[in-house]
Amino acid sequence: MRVLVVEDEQAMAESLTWGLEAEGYVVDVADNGEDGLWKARETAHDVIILDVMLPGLDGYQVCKQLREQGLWTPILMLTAMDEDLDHAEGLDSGADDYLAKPFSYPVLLAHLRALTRRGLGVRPALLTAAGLTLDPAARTVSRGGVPLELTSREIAVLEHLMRRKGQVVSKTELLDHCWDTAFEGGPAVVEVHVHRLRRKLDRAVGMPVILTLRGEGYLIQDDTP
Amino acid sequence: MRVLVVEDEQAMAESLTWGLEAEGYVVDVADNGEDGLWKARETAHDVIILDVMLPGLDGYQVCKQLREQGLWTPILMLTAMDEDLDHAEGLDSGADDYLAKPFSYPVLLAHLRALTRRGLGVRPALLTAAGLTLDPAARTVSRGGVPLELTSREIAVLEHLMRRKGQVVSKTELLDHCWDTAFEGGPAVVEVHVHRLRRKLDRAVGMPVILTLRGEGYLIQDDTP
DNA sequence: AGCTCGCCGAAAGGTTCCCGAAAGGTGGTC
DNA sequence: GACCACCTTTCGGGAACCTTTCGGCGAGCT
Repeated sequence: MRVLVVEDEQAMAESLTWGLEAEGYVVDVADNGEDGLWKARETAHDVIILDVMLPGLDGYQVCKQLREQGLWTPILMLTAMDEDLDHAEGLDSGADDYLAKPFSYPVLLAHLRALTRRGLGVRPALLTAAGLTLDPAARTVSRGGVPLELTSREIAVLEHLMRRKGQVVSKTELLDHCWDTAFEGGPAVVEVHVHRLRRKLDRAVGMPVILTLRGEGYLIQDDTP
Repeated sequence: MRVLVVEDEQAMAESLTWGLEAEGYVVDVADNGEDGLWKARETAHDVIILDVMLPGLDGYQVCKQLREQGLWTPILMLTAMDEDLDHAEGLDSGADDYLAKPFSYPVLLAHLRALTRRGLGVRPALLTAAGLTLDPAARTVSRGGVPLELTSREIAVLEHLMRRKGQVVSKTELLDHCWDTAFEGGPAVVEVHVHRLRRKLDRAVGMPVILTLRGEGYLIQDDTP
C-alpha cells in the first residue's frame, strides 16, 4: 500500500509519515500543491491524503485537476474543521472522503482502510466511435463485446483519434502523442500504422473507420451529433 | 435513486424524507434497527442513511449484520458527533461514510452524491475474478471453495492485479506496490513471479487468468461488467 | 546448533512478434 | 503527363517476454 501525503506543515507531515510507515504503508510526501500534482502523476498510489490549506494551489484545486487528468486514486481530504461548506465543496471537487482536523490516529486509519477496501474509485470513461469501444484503462478495443487484437502502438493511435473524434488529426500530432519524443523517423511510420489499423478495424466494422484528408491528416467521424 | 432512512426520532425522519423527496429521491423509512434490516433486505436501495442511536439494535450492529449478509449498499452513518472513536468504529463496521449531527443540508446532499457516484454498491470484501476468490484479510486464494497454495509474494501480486481488475498494470507499478521500496532489482522479477502464478492458476482454473499486453503490462479481465 | 524445506531473486537462453525502414504502386492535382 | 501525397507490402533487427536453473537465505523443526 502506497500513500501520497500532500501537507505543508512539516510537523503534521512527519507525524503522518512516521505513523503510516509503522502501519506498513509506503509514504511519499509533497509539501505544496504543484509538487503533489507532480508526484501523483509520477507514481501510482493507493490513496492520496490531501490537506486543504496549502500555499499556492489549495487542496480543492489539486483534487479537481487530478480528476480532470483522469487520475482516480481515492482522495482523503484534510479540512480545517469548522466550515461545513468546506466539506461539501471538497466532496464535490472529486474527493472521496474528508477528515476534519484535529483527528485521532485510529480515525485516520479507519478512513484509509475504508477507502482502500472499496477497491478504488471510478474508472475513466470508455471511448466509442463507429461501433467500436476502447477501454483506456484496460488498453483493449472491442466491437459488440468481441475483443479485437490490436498492438499497443495501434491502440495508442486509435485512442488519440477517438479522443479527437470529429476533428482532423495531423500526422505530426500523432507522432507527438503516440511516439517517444526521441523518435527521429518521419510521418511515414504513421501511415504504416494507420494501414495496419484499418486492415483490422475495417474487417471488424464492415466499413471504413479512419478517413484520410489529403494534406490534412486523419479523421474518425463523430457518429453521435 | 432510492434511499432507506433508518432513524427513530420522528422529527428528524420527517425532515429527511421531506428534503430528499424534494431532491427527487424515493424515500423509505424505518424507525428501528430490526425494521431497518428487514427493509434493507426487502428492496434494493442506492444508499442507506443509518442513525447510530437506535432503540434495540444500534446502527453499528445493523451495519455489521447487513455486511455479513452480503449486502453492500453504500451506508451513510449519522453519528451523535463528539465521539471520535465512534467514527472509527462505524467505518470499521462496514459503513462507507459518516456524518456528525448536526449537519447542514447541502453537506448531506454532497455526501449522498459522493456515495452514489463512486463505485456503486456491489463492493465485495472478497476479491473475485476468473472464478478465483481472494481474501485480502486472510491472505488466501481459493477456487470453488478449494484453497490454492500460493506464497505471500504471489498473493501480493495477484491481489494487486485483482484490485485493478479490468485495467492494465505495468511491471513498475507492481514493483512499487508489492515490493519494498529499497528493492533494486529490475522488472524481471515480476515476470518470474507472474510465471509462477500462472503455473498454479491456469492449472486450477483451466484457462489463462493473467493476460500479457506487450509493452503495457499485465491484466486480469473483469468478467462482471 | 544443525538440519531440512521452500521461497525468492539473479541470470541465461530461447522464443515470439512488434516495429520501422525501404521500395514500389496508386490515385488525385495542377 | 508529371508530381506529390498516400497506400501497400515485405523483411530483418531487436526488444519484450517466457522459461528454466541455481544458489542463498530464512523459517521451522529436531
